[in-house]
Amino acid sequence: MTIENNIVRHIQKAVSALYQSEIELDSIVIQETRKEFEGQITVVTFPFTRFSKKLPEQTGAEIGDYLLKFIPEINAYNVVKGFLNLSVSDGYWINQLLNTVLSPDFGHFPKNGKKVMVEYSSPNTNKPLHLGHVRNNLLGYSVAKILSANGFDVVKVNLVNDRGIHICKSMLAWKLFGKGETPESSGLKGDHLVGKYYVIFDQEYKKQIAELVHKGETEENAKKNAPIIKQAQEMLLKWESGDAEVMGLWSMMNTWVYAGFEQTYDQLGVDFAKYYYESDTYLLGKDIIEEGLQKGVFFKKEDGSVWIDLTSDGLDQKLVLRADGTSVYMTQDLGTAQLKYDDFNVDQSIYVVGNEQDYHFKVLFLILQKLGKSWAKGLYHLSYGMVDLPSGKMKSREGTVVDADELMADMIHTAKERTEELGKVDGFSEAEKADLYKMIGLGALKFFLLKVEPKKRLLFDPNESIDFQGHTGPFIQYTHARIRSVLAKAEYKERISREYLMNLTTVERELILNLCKYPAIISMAAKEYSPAQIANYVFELAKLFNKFYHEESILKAEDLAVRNFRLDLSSATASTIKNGMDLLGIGVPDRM
RNA sequence: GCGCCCAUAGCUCAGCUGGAUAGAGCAACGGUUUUCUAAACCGUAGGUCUUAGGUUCGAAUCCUAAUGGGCGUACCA
Repeated sequence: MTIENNIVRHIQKAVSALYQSEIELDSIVIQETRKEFEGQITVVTFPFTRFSKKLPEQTGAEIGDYLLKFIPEINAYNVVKGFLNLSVSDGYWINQLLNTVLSPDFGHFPKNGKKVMVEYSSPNTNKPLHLGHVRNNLLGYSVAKILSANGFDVVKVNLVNDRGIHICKSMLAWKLFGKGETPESSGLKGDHLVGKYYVIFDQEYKKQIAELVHKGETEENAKKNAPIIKQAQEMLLKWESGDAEVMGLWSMMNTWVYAGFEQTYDQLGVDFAKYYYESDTYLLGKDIIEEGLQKGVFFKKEDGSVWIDLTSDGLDQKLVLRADGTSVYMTQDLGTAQLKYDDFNVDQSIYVVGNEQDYHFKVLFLILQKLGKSWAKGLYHLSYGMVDLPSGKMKSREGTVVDADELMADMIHTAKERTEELGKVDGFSEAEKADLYKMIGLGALKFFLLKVEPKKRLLFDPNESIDFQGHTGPFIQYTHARIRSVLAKAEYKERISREYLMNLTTVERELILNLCKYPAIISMAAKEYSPAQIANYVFELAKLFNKFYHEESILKAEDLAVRNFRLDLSSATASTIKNGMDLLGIGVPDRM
């Protein structure tokens, strides 16, 4: 039992003994003591005054006396207005460090027997990945790691949107203007090559619209009747009918794209247990439509289209099947949800998808509930904000995107320059240098994206490079390297100090307190699906260590016992940083 | 029009289920290295938490409205 739980229980008893009143455990508020006051744990005593019928100060003192008497670890208290500040003995904190924080399974929760699926990335195959996808990928990967650390069995899946009009646009433009260009012939990465023709299509399309408008067509008609869009639509129909030539072109270009994506995923460090392809799933869901009609959840209009009426839930009427019997997005998502459940039998399923689709998922989940799917309550849309440029939203068609591959390469290059300037790679082999630059460059990028709450939108200014100092990945990586360097000098292997009585300095105590918070942070991060919780925690921890490092000497501590203790404290900090960063998908070096 | 989300220092962001004088980083200014890595540390300055009501012993946090910004509201995905 943690000291906090112990305190809460004793407060309950204290209120009962002192004021003959019963109080709920939940209503007892405990928090960290603010730096300017003495103590580590603070009890808010305002709520107890209605039982004590006394002033907050007096109530606090009475409860303080009670706790002092019954909890041996508490050795002092002070009262400031309605706040009871408790001082816990240094012996307790030292014991926590040695027996809890330094234990091998610290921060790892036992298996909870639950299975969760995380669907993320989910790219379209008509263009390369950009910064928005990077945020998605990092979020999905990190959330999967966090859930796993919390004891879940995690299945990562990628639902690839490999069909549809947008892919046909790239295909058509390549066919018309590509002159047989291939990744091999041009040296272009496959996804970039296909993306190039997506842009070309759009340029040509706009040109044709302009011509038609010039000839007197309305804008709306021009958009509908431009020859190139008609051709793309025809191509889509041919694809759907299985036309051999179109299918051949489609699979060739998709193969290029997949090779490109693999490279990007690999560089980013993300992976998947299974890929789903929309070309396999887009016809699914029709049986669910039938099921819904029979259950009376859906209704059919005169023209044959199928709808659900969600007005009683404060939403609209929503189409689930077209009049011609073909699928819409919702149809296939209903089918795919069922497929994913049938495949893996998961307890929870998380969709990492941008907030522009909030409404879609609200409706999707509601429909599945109305259909009585037992697993519907385990569905969750991890909605995240768009990545904006100073100029506004990124648009692939208009080329105003921050390309994922380029950005990663830039970051690694900057890391190289920085590191060389600082002269920190003496004695590194070329391979070690390359690894280090990648670790730092991507560490900066990943931390930059993950430190922000997923829900919030994120501003990226390509003209201002991502920082390597301050609230950044490299700051934390540096702290880790610093610790490892000290430990290496001491030839530290494993826990070396014993339990003994000593007085902690303020920073030491703060550091231990911070380390003790780690498991709670991990579980909160899982509950909120928020890597940002971990990012900000690890930053605090690193900052605190640097303060400690600056104020106290580790290797040259006056007393051997103190030296050993500080080595243990440093080691515990290093592992916690490493583990926390690992949950973000960020590596930490031993030297930098 | 209707619905959802966001608004905290010049900039980028924290702030747990309501709790003490709202915190970091960057940028600015000043200081710290013969001592374990200065990608660091310390200090100064910077705030009517968008606004107005309400609930409460207590509100950046909860409720209502307004303002500003984003997104959605397709027989697109």
